Order: sequence, then C-alpha cells, then structure tokens
Amino acid sequence: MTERISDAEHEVMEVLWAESPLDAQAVANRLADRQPWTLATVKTLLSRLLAKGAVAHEEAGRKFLYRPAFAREAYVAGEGRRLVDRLFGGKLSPLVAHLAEREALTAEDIAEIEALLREIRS
Amino acid sequence: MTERISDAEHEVMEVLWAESPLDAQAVANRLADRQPWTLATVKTLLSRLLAKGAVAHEEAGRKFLYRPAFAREAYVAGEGRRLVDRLFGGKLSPLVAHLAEREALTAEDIAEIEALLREIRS
DNA sequence: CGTGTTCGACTACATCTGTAATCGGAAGCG
DNA sequence: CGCTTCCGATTACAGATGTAGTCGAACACG
Repeated sequence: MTERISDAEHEVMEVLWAESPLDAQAVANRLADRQPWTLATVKTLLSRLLAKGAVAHEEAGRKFLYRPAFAREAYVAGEGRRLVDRLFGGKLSPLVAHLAEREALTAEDIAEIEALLREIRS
Repeated sequence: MTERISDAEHEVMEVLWAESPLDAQAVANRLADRQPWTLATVKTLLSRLLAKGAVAHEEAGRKFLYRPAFAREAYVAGEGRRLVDRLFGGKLSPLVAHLAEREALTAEDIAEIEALLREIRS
C-alpha cells in the first residue's frame, strides 16, 4: 500500500504470496531455509506488516491466520515503477538498455520481450 | 560500492553526477528546488556518503569539493539488478511485461526497446 | 588585531529496521 | 483445579536514516 515494506518484511510477504493463509509458525517454517530467523522475529515482522496494512489476519481459534492484503502483482508493479522513476526518469527503455548491456540477455529473453512488445503494439 | 545508499543520499548523488566537483553549499543550492533541506542536512548527507566511500572530497582552501566516487551507470546497473533479482528471479522480461502492461508504453518507447534488442541480438 | 562569518566535525534525536526476549492470558493435560 | 505450553502483545536494543543544531577553528573585513 502506501506504506513501504522493508527487505525483511518482503521475505515474509513472499512466503504468504506463495501460500496463504498461514499462521506465524507456518510462516517461520517456510522461511527456515532462506533465513535464520527465530519464530519471535517472524512474529515481529508479521505484526509490523499487519500494522502497515500489508497483511490481514483472520482469527482461527487462539491463533491468527495471515494472508497478503494485496497481490504480488501490485507490489511488483509498484516497486518496478519506483525504480524506473528514480533511476531512469520514468522511462523503461534505459533500464532495458542497462541490464541488457551488462547482463547479456539470453536469446530466449530477447525473444520473450520482443513477443511481448509485439503483442502490446497490436 | 558495497555500502547501500539511502534515498536522501541518492538525491545528493544525483546532484554530483549532474555536476562536480561542488562544495557543500553548491550542492545544497542545486537541491533547493527538489528538497527543503537545510545546509546542515546536506552536510550530514555528504559526510555519510564520504564515510560510505560513495563520494570523494578534495580540499580546496578551507572547504571541500565533493565528487562521486563511481559513475551513475554503475549505481544504476547495480540497483536495477537488485530489483530484478528480488522481484523477478533475476529475469528481465517479467519486469518489462509488468511495466508494459500497466503503464501503456508509447509507440516510441516500444520502438526504442525493439531497436535496442535488435542491436543486442546482432 | 578584534570580531563576525564560514567551514567541517561532532552531537542530537525521532523513526525505521533487523533481530529477539519476555509477559500475561488462554488452552490443553493430567 | 493446577501446571505446562503456546500465542499474540509488549518491550528491548543496536544500527540506519531523516533532519538539523552546535562548536571550534580558520578567514575575511574593517
């Protein structure tokens, strides 16, 4: 939403986008192989996300089930826009140019993007 | 460099990338129409950037002249990569797809990117 | 030479972030 | 009905960040 999501919080969001609703314990479990956080840490992050309105919780007995408050698509689009605005004056082509120049897009990547553009143009 | 640059610090970097070397006062002046920061704030940001190794200073009499320690190109490429990694599993095409879908690229934008890709492919 | 000006350096302080421990109440076990 | 356990809520605390004031030294002006 309007509130910015930090890196650590983002990790939690990814888990919930992959599967939800989940309780705190479950979220911590899915995070286990990516991050060395304790359950307490995950709980804190969930609370903060809740306060920021990035996740919603639903009471299930004595515990909460958390789910994202918006789709990953929306988040990703927002972050992408933010970056493109900050670094490329809002224009997409320079981003493509930069990454392309430095990262050597595979032929497949190029084909994919070209197909995309063709579709948009029509 | 390895050190992350914050949003406020980034604003300062932009000024220096546009023109350098500049002393603190000059940087504050160029920032004036973008940010309501006082000279003191700008000085703090410059010190932090110095500590992070993002700018270098050269003594000129009793004052310092600051200049970026690396090209904007490098910074931009790094940030772009960071975002693409975090949000798109390192693949560029989904980013293009998302932005394209939501932002309605102009015909010109599309042509530009296509030209770019054609060039890369060859 | 004295005094106001100008710098950078240092200090300040609230908020956000990363990371976690503790506390009080509810639930379950015996 | 007690004791253990599990949960969310509260508290903790260091480092980063946004934003800025103060201090001591060097200069410039008169």
